Amino acid sequence: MTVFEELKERGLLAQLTDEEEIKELINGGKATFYIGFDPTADSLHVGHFMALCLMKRLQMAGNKPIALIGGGTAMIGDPSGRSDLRTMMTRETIDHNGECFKKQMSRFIQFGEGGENEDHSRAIMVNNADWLRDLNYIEFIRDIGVHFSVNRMLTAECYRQRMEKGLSFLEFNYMIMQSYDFLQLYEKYGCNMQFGGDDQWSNMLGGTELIRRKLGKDAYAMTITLLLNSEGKKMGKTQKGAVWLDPEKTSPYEFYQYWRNVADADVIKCLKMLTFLPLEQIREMEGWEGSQLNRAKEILAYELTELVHGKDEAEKAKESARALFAGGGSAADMPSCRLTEGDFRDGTVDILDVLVKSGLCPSRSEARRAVEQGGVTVEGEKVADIRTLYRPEQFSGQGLVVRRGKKSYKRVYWE
RNA sequence: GGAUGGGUUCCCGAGUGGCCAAAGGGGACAGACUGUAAAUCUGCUGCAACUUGCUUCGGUGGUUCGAAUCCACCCCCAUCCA
Repeated sequence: MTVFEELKERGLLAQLTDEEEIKELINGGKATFYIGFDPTADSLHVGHFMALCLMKRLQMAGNKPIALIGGGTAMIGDPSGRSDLRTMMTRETIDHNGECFKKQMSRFIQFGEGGENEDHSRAIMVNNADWLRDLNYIEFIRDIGVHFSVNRMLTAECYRQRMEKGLSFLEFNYMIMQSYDFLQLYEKYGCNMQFGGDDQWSNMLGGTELIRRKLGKDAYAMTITLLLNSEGKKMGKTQKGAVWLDPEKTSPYEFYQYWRNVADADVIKCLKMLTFLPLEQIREMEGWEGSQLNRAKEILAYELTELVHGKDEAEKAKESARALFAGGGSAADMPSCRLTEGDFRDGTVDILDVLVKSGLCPSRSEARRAVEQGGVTVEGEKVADIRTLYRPEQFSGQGLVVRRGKKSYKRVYWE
C-alpha cells in the first residue's frame, strides 16, 4: 500500500490542490513539504500530534519534512477558527515556546545535521522569525502585497466568519505572512508542498497562488481532517484546556485516561488517524460491538501513550488504570500528593482539607458538596461526614487512596 | 470624530432601587443506570462557616438607610455615518 493510499484510507486527507500530482510526489518520496506550528504555548498538544504523525508517515516514505516554527507569525496570531483576538505575546515568550516545540518534535521526527551527503528525507527545522521580523513594510507590501486581492481574501472562509465579530488589520495580515513563508521555503529549500490542518486551507492556498504569481511555478497544498469527536467538537480539549504532550502539563496517566474515555463513536476514527497500527488490525476492531469496544479504547490509549511518552509510561498508566477501575487494589503509580506538617491542625486534617490539598477539589465549598453528594471515597470506604478527621500516621507508608467521583484518584501520603 | 445600542456569575442570557449570590438554558461536577461509552433521570454549580458572614454584575468616584439597577467621568465592544 502506498503512503497516499494509506493516508486516504485512514481518513486523514481533507482537501488537496491537485490529487494526481500530490499522489505522484509523495509516493515517490519526491516531496519536500512543510508544516507550520505557531508557538502559542510552551508545549505541543494533541492537535499538533496529528501533524507530527503525518510528517513521520511521509518521512518514512522518503519525503523531506520541514518543520516551521512560527516565531514570526505567532506575533500576529492566526484568526482562523477563532472568534476573538488572541492575546498578544511577547517576543521572549514566543522564542521560549519555539525552543520547547523543538525539543518535543525531535522525539518524533528524524532531523538532519545539514551535511552534504545527507539522506534527502532528513528533516530540517526553520523559524519564520528569521525572515519575517525584519521585513521592511514598504518593500514588503510592494513586493508581496500587490499579489493579494482584498476582495478575494474577504471571501475566504476564515475571514468571513470573523466579519461579524470583528477582525483587526493585524490578523488580516496573517494569511499574507503564511503565504510568504511558503514562497521563502520554496526558494530556499525547494519546498513544493504544504500540509496543515483543514482550518489552514485558505492560508495555504494563498501560498500556492503567491508562488505561481511570483515565480510562475506550481506548488501544492493538502490539508488533514481536523480530529472532531462525534459531537463535532475538536478533540484533545478538556475543560482544563488542551491535552498536552509535555508530561509536566498533562501526566502520562491523565493522557492515557483521556483516550481511554473517548466516546464509542470515536474510537475507530482515533485509531485510524492517530496510531500506527496496521489498518487490517483496525478494520478487525471495527466489527467489535458493545462492551467489546472497551478493549479497543484500551488499545488506543496504550498506543498513543506509548508513542508520546514511551513504553514504560504507557505500561504504568495501563496498570494504574486497571488496578483502580477493574481490580480495586491500589497502584503505586497513580497520581499522588504529599501532605506537609502545616496541613495538620491540632494533629488532624479534615476530609475537606485533604480533598483541597490533593487538588481533587478546588475549594472547601466544592469539597463539601462532593462529600455531601456521596462522591468521596477513602480507601474504598465512602465518606459520609464532612467533619471526618484523619491523623498523620494514617497517611504513612502507602498513604490513603482518596477518590472523588468515579475517575479522579489521588494517593495521599505523609512521610 | 459623530449617532445609537451594549458590557451580568464558566458560556449564552434575564434582571431598571430593597423580596438578588442574582430567573432560564448550556456546560461542568456528583449520584442512579452502565462498559472508565452514549442516552436518560436526580442533585449541584461565588467563597467560607452547619443556617450566618464575606466578595461579585466593565473601571473609578457619587447619590441613598439601601444600587447589578440612579448620577458623573473613564475604558471596551457592535452597528450606522465620516
